[in-house]
Amino acid sequence: MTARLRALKPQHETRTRILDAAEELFMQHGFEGTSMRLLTSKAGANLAAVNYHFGSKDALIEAVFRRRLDPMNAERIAELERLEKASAGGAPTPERIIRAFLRASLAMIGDARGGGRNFIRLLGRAYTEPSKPIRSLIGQLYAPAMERYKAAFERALPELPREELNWRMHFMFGTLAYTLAATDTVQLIAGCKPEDRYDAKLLEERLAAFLEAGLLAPLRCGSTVKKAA
Amino acid sequence: MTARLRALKPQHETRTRILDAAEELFMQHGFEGTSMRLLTSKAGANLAAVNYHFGSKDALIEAVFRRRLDPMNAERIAELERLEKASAGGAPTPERIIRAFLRASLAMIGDARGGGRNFIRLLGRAYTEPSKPIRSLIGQLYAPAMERYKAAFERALPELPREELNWRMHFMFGTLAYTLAATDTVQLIAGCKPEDRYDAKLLEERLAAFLEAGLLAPLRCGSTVKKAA
DNA sequence: GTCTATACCACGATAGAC
DNA sequence: GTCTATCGTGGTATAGAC
Repeated sequence: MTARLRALKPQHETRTRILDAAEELFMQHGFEGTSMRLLTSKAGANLAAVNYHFGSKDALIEAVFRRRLDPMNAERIAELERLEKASAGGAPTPERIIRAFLRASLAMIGDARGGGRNFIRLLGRAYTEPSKPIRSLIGQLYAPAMERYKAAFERALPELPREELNWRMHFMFGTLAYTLAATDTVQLIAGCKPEDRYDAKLLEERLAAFLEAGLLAPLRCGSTVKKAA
Repeated sequence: MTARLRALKPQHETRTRILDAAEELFMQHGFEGTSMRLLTSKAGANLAAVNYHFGSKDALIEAVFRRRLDPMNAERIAELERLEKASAGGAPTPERIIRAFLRASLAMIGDARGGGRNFIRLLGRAYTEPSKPIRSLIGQLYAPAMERYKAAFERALPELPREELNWRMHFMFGTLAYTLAATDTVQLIAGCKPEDRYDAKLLEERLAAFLEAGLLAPLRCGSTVKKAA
């Protein structure tokens, strides 16, 4: 089989089976908590297959994130560009920018069968991973989309000091990450109905309202951040 | 030595040394990533000491959380009760309730030498832990304080539907947890100055402004949540 | 009671036969 | 690509020293 033909074939079957199994098990037991023996047996592959296909457990982890996160962020950027074209010259409103960013995550949360929901929760956990390589990988994969959204917010909120915007983006990102990743820690106490958690439309409304308000919160000096037209 | 005399002595030295070492190493390498061999050698104790004093690694993890979280939540409840007494009959404002809740976390963030800052970051990570026992432990330790604060918010915001309040408390909690736990993932991109991150007073202002705005965000139906007197 | 030495089995990684 | 053997290291249990 030539290299060209092989490239046209769907990714090697075992490779994808391993990725699928890894995604699920990493969510259930964490990275360190998932043994390669369990993983490969779930994927119907040999113990040594991971090492053959990915090189190491760490490289497998990276592949799991890249497979979903790269297209996800490309989508986010496309969504933002669509928005900017539509508002012809003027800057899109903060609310629209927020919603554009949320959309990709929420679409994934809705995809339970394809494993998207599982991945989103895995992703949310990755931001606070102890492993430095994993965190910087995530940061690196997010960087291009992040830059674009930061620039969009700067245009939409020219009067908000840059440093304040940095913090508020940090807060917004945290809210999103935690909301999607946290399963039951505080949820049980707060009494959220589990079935609501995956209603993407409702969640978008709730998150967008909260985040927009936080982003536009009055500054301590008394002045209020003005909404862009 | 009688049981009474022993109770008066400071906790066994090795026990505390193990707790201190565990707190630091769990933060640096995660729970699964921290080997008992490294941990005990850092604590200057024998490998078997953990098993003797705590019973297992999981039990050690629990002890690490209990040592800090129990007094922390007691402080939170005391702060809220002080606030409710001070407002004599009327409900405290949402802003004051938020600040009362934040205070304990921010005080710990300020305590770098005593290991408090380290613990807060460890705590923030625990909410998204894969291990179910750890998550439910955290939930359980938080529950009493959470109930009290939820009741306080309900009194302060009688017109906000209960379900909406649940979600907004969830969002608020997420923002706090993530802000304190995430070190550099998105931070590098967002460009926060590291030295600012531990200025407790500044952080309280920023967090309180963001969270209060989010909590009081207008509902989708158009009505705005009214601030309590 | 407090702590140590040591033995036990499971894990991740790898090399080499097939 | 797969399989097996093997190595160093992990958490845990226990017997016995102090």
